Amino acid sequence: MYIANRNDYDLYDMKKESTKITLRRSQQRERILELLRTTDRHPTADWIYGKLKKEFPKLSLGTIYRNLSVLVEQGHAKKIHFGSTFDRFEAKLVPHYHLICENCKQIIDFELPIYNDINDKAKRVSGFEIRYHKIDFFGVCSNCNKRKKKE
Amino acid sequence: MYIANRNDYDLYDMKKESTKITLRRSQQRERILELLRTTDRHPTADWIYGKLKKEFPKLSLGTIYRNLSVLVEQGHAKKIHFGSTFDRFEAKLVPHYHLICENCKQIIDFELPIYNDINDKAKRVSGFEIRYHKIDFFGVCSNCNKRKKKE
DNA sequence: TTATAATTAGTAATCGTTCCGATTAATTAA
DNA sequence: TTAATTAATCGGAACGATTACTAATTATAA
Repeated sequence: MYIANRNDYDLYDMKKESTKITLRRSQQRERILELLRTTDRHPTADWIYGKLKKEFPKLSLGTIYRNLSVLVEQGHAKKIHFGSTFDRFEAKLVPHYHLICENCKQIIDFELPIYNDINDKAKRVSGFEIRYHKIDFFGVCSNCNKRKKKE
Repeated sequence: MYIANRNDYDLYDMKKESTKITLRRSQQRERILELLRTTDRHPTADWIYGKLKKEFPKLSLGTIYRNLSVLVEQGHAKKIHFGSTFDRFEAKLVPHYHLICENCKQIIDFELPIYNDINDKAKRVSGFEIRYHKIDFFGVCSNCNKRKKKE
C-alpha cells in the first residue's frame, strides 16, 4: 500500500538535491501537482492558492511556493517566466514553446518540432555549451482580435 | 541650439503616449540612455544607478526606473526579462536573440537572421496575430566551462 | 525674466516571493 | 500498534525589486 502510493506520482523516490533531505508526501503537494497536471492555464502561485484554499482552509501561500519549488527541483513541473512580475507554472514536461496574448495575458502552448539545429548554430557562434532554448511568441489572440475589431 | 540639441537624441519629439505629457530633457535621462548605448552589459537599474551616482550625488533610484520606462515607452531602449527577479535593459534596437550563461548570468547578444517564417507558422496554428518572438538560449559560457573543467 | 509644469530626490508603499519558529503530521523502527 | 523522528505546515515577518507620492528643483515657452 505504501509502496504503491509512492509510485502513484513517483514523487518521493529522490532526495532533494540541495539539502539532502528525504521527501515526505503531503496532501498539499499532491493536490498542487494534480492541479498543475489537469489545467492548461499555466497558473500563478496565487491562483493555485485560491483554488486549494477551499480544500485546505488553513492553507498558507508559503506552502504553495515551497512546494512549487520542490516540484520544479524534482522535475515534475516547470517555471515559466514570460516577462511579467509573477511567475507561472506548468506540469507539461514535453518541450514546447509559448504564445502569449499581450491583451488578455493568456498563454497557450505551441507544439512545434523543436529547432535543435539552432542550438548548434548558437554554440558555434558563441562558444556556449547550450542546454536548451526558449521561444516565446507575443501577439494578440483571435478572441481579443475579434473584440478589438468591434470597437 | 535648442532645436539642434533636441535632435541629438531625438528623444523629445514625442509626447508620452499614456499621459499626453510633453517631455522635457534632463541630464539624468540623457546619461542613462548614453550608458545603455555604450555598454554591452545589459545592465540592471541598480547597476546604472551605481554608475551615475558619482556624477549625480543626489541621484535617486526612482529616477532610474522612471526614466528607463520612459525610454522603453519611447522606443529608445528595451526591457529584457530572462527569468530572473530583476529586469535588464539594452539600447540595441535591431532584432537579436540572447544567450544567457546559467553560471555567471552574463547575457550576450546573438545576431542570427531572425526567423520570421516561424511567426507565420505560429499564426497559422494558433490564430494569434503574432507581433514578434523572442528566443533565449540557456547554457554555460566558454569562460565558465573552462573554469569548471579545472575543478 | 517670469510663469508653467515636467523632473528630481527622498521616502513610503506595494507586491511577489522567501524565510523563520512553533505546531502538525508522515514515516520509520520498536 | 505505538512511539520517536523529522519533514511539512501555518502564520507572519522579512526581503528585494519596483512603483507611487510629495515637496523642491529645473527645463522650457512666452
